[in-house]
Amino acid sequence: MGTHTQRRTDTRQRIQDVALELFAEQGYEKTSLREIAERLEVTKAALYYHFKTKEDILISVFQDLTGPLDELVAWGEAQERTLEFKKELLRRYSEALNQAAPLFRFMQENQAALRDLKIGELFKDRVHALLGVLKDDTAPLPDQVRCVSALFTLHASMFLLKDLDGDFEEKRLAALEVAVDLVTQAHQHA
Amino acid sequence: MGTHTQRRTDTRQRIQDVALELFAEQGYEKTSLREIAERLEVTKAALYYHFKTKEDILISVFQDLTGPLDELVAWGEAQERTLEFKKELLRRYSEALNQAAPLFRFMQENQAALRDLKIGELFKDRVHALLGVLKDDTAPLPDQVRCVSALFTLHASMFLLKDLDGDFEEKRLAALEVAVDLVTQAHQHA
Amino acid sequence: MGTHTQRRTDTRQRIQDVALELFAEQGYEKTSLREIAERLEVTKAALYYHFKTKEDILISVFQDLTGPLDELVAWGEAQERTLEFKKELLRRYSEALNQAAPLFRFMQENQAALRDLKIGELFKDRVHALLGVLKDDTAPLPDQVRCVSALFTLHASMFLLKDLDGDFEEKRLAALEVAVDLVTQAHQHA
Amino acid sequence: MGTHTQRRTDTRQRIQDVALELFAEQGYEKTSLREIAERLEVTKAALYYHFKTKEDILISVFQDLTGPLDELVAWGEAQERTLEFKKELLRRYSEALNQAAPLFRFMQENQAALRDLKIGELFKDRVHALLGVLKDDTAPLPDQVRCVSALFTLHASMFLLKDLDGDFEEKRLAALEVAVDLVTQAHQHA
DNA sequence: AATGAATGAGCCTTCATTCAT
DNA sequence: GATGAATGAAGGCTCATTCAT
Repeated sequence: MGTHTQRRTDTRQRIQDVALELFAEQGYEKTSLREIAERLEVTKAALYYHFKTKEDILISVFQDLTGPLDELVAWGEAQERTLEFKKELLRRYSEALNQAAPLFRFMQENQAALRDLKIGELFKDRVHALLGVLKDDTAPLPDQVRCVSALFTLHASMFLLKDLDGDFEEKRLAALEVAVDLVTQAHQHA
Repeated sequence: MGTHTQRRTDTRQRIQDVALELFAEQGYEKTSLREIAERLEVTKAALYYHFKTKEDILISVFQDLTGPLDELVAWGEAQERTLEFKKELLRRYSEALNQAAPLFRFMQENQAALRDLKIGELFKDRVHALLGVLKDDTAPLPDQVRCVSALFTLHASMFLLKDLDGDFEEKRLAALEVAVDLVTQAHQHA
Repeated sequence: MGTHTQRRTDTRQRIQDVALELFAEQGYEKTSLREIAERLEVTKAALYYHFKTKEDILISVFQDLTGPLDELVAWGEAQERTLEFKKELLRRYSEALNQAAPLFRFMQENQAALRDLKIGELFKDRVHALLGVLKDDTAPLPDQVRCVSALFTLHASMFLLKDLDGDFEEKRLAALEVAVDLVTQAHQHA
Repeated sequence: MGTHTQRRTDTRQRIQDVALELFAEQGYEKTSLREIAERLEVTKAALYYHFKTKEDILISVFQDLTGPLDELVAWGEAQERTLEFKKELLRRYSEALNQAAPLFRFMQENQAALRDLKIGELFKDRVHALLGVLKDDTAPLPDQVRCVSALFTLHASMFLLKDLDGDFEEKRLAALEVAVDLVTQAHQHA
């Protein structure tokens, strides 16, 4: 069983993995296709058999890892904006982030490089949709900021708290707690 | 007198200005010296009269704009960690950021690119020092996260709140309010 | 019977057709096997089942379409060089060209590319043989030029008179008339 | 004297010379910048100091060598279309071609490659302008063809008569004679 | 204080071709 | 009769940097 599917080599997947790893480590611009190819012990041309351009590699990774997030947004937009719901949204978002941590770390750290890589928009769009669900455009500015901050706190927990003591999961939960708190405050002022 | 000295710094300063502008706009890697030179209507070689390398331009900008921050850190480290002091620190930090907004926007968006540019460290060091002053290593994790969040909220206010209504200064103050709040909570739990 | 043989040549023939079309349209060098394969909705590798190299595709097209011309040359060389014969030769040549117009257009426009593609010689050889039949090596230079011109006028009529009014066949006949005229003059001076 | 102008090296000119030589010899597509650079014993990058793209090299050569032709067209368009004038035009055209023989040989042999190299148009435009001066749109088709033929005969004399005996200048004049003849016939029928 | 000329390394991409299946 | 996967070579181009002037 499965032998048939096996026929297709896993090169495509391996390219995506290595690419994400290197992109996250060194940035998109500074990672050359030569590097990716060498790491995989194939030629650069092989990459082009599987992907049309360098950007395409990134896009494919993005699309593969971004599914859960899309679902989350879709789900969120259909819900009533109760406090309990918002908390749940943050919980799920934190988990989704956790799933694709390297990708999000990459997105966060390469905003400049992504600015004109169509994909930049895709990312921004998602975050915006999420924000739209959390915050109330008519609320006082500080409360709106709280919502943005909540989201960023979750992002940051993926890669910015290395210097704090404690293991990764502990820190993720701490960040979630803070985010929930921020959103709660924003919600209650309303 | 003075005209002579004035002349001397003129081009150098213009290089820094244009470089920062372009770096912030397009990212460090994607901005070429050719581009900078063209914008200034001088040759690339002229840049090398004033700076030893591309990175040097960035460093010089950083150092020029970062002075107030260094003073802030120095001042902060000498203070007693009362709540009032921490609030003041945030206030001053927000102002310092405001002064050199494009630089900080750049720093935030080019973390990947900066990773192996000695300067990356410089930036991290400053933020760390500041964090060291604000937070208590022995506090519960969520409270430590609150302090990190506070700082990031201030950073974010420099470039991430474009989509919110309200003018820049309003938003800066809102962010400051949220940051103060976060730090206050962290402080009071202690 | 026959259906089997039919099938066999099918793809091969289609490759030749598409290849000629693209070669004529964009030139030999600028037409890639990928392009040909895509147009046919097969893989590049399939082309290699039918032909050994890219050049082989061109050669095969050439040989398929060039038969009538070879016969013409053979016939011509056996004839006595009367004026009437020469006129007939031009008439037949014009028709032969007409039959394989895209090929000749291609040959005309890709001389440079063909120079080191063994096939270039084949083409030149044919034209030369024809010229040998038409012109007299001992005639005054201008008359020899007339014969060359006659041939080129026929070639040109295949693709260069687009800008003139009139339909294709009309123009072909006009070119034939001019060619006949040129050869007649050359002949009569002798 | 002259020492100052001498400062500017002649590299730019040498690039143009070598490029034209190679383009004419092997065709545009098949000539790589590496080849040009090697022949000149400079690096590829040096070519890019002097020209923005490969096509730019070709364009610059074209523009340098094409001046006399432009003047000819301009002059021609201002003249009355007497037979004597047309003869004179052909004479001058033949000389202009002679001046830039390799370029025209190149143009003739690389039509396919030039088709999408903006420059192709430039060339066609010139020939068309010339044709517009020579031929009468209302004349019988064969006479129009004669004018086209006349021009092509001159072109051909630049590179296609190698196989005929006689030296280059002799052949050029023979071709001119034939061209004059063709145009004369066309003119007199009117 | 700045330029003109050039370099060496490297980049992304495309190509014709091969071969096991 | 054709495909999927891959290769080696090369192509055009850009970049940070150097240095004599």
